Parts: sequence; structure tokens; C-alpha cells
Amino acid sequence: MLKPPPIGDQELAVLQFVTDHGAPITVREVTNEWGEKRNPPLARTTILTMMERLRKKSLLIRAKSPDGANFQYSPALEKSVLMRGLVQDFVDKTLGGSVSPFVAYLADTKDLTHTEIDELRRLVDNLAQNARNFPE
Amino acid sequence: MLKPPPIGDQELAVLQFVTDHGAPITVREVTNEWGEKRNPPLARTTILTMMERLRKKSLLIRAKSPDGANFQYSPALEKSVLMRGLVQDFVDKTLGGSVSPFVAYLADTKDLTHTEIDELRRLVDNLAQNARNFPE
DNA sequence: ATCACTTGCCTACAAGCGTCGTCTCAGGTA
DNA sequence: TACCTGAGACGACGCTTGTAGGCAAGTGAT
Repeated sequence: MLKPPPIGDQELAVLQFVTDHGAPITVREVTNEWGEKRNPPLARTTILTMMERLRKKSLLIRAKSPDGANFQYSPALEKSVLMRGLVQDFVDKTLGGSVSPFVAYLADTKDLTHTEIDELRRLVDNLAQNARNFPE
Repeated sequence: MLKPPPIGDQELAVLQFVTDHGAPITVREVTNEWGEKRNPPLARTTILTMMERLRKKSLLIRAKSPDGANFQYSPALEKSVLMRGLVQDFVDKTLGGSVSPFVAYLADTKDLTHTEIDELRRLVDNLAQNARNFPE
């Protein structure tokens, strides 16, 4: 398996926006709905360039719009798959492959809501459940 | 608070090595003990450059060795602080500020050992404990 | 004093990223 | 038909990162 090309911060932001949008979206729409609201706003061509670079990296796909006037872009990967890749990458590269440090260092930052902690607990329980279903 | 300068992957690897080493270390030592073992091996000057860049970013500090012949580098931040910053950064930038997706998407990757899951559970319990001690 | 090394600094250069300006071309419009 | 407009393609520029070569000053041995 070849190493996935790295994604820049802005590229990732665009990718997330497209992914969260749910439906195929044009460069113009991304510019209007996302790029211009930022500080500083981004030119249309900037968005276009980033989206094309994402396409080169096989993270976006595009197809002619129904009227054939322009292109509509869609995420090439499901959000869950994308996220998992990002997390995996971070864990491997930065945390040295073990997830324990994540929660460990997270424990120091007290800015977790009760809701989030509950959610974490629920997820860990789930994790344990799954592990029991798939013993080594 | 100004935005922390970004750290490249290799830079981070060097920084981690220095941090994990525990004692002040010279460029030569990093080269021998870390740089040359890699694939491909890194030249001494490459390590030097990276360590100097890390120093510019205030992530390493250095001081003359006792015999005054060269410099010894040490991490500017404790490992826990560094890690917390990295995790925080990742959560903010990639996960949109919420930690739940982390464990959620982690749950899909089944390559967690029982030991790690147990550890996670313990940590979450701890987290909950702390939260109870500091109600909002 | 000279030679061999080591260390640190300076410079460089190719990729990759963030950001656009410009060019061109297909379609409408007057 | 002669334009204007919006879309995509291309190229570009500055900055950061990864990688390193060359060089000058210091140090120790001869």
C-alpha cells in the first residue's frame, strides 16, 4: 500500500466542507458558502486550485452538472472512512501508534463537557463489546 | 496568544526523539542514535538544520556542553505539555473541536488490544471522576 | 606550526501548500 | 454579429519543509 499524499490544512478544510455538504457542489458554491465568509476571504480560483489538487489526490471526484455547464464535486470517500484515515495517521505519526496517550493527555485538559465524557464512556463500552465479539 | 508555528513530520520525529531521550543531547548523538538508523539515513547537517529550526520555534533549547566544545539540546517543553498541544491542535483543526469523533472512528478500527481498551476505560473513569470534582 | 577532524553556520534546492492573476473558450445577449 | 460573462486551465510567486554540501573556526595530536 502506497503512502497517502499529505493534505494541507486548508485543503482539509475544503474537503471537510464538501464532505459535510452532503450533495455534489460546485466551485462557485464552495466559494460563496465557505470561501468568502472566511478571514481573509478566498478567491474563487484559490478554491478551484485546492479542489483540483484534492482531486489529484483522489479525495474528490467531479462530474458535469446536469445542464453540462460546469463541474460538481463530491467526496471520493465516505466521511467515516476519511476521518478514520486522518485519525489513524495522527495516531501513527504523532502518538507512536498507541491511543492511550491521547486520552491520557486529554485527561489533563479539563475542558471536556459531561456530555462528551458520557459519550466517551459509551464508546469505550462499545469498544469492549466489539472486542469480546472478536477475540484474538 | 499567537498561533504556534506548525511542525513538520520529520521535525516532530526529531523533537520526539530528543524529548524521549531524557538528557541533553548533541547533534552528533541524535545523528548516530537516530538519524543513521533511518531509511534513508539522514546527514548530520540535516539533523542540525532541523534542530535549529525547532529552536527557532522555541521547542528546543541548547547550551554549551560542559567542556565547551559543542551544544547540547534539550526540549523546551515537558513531554506532557508538548503532547497535549499536539493533541489539542489535532482535535481543533481536524476534528472540529470535539473529541467524540476520535473514539467513534477509532471504534471502527478493531486493532485495539484488550489492554488498551482497559486502559481507555480506566482513563475515562478517571476523567469522569475529575469532572465530578469540578462541576461547572 | 601543521594536519586531520569536528562543529556550527550559511546557502541551496526541490516539493508541497496557500493564494491568485490571466487566458481561453463556450454560451447567452443586445 | 460583436460582446460580455462565468467557468475551467495554466502558470506563478512566496513560504515552509526535507535534505544536504561547502566552508570557516576551533581542537587535539604530531
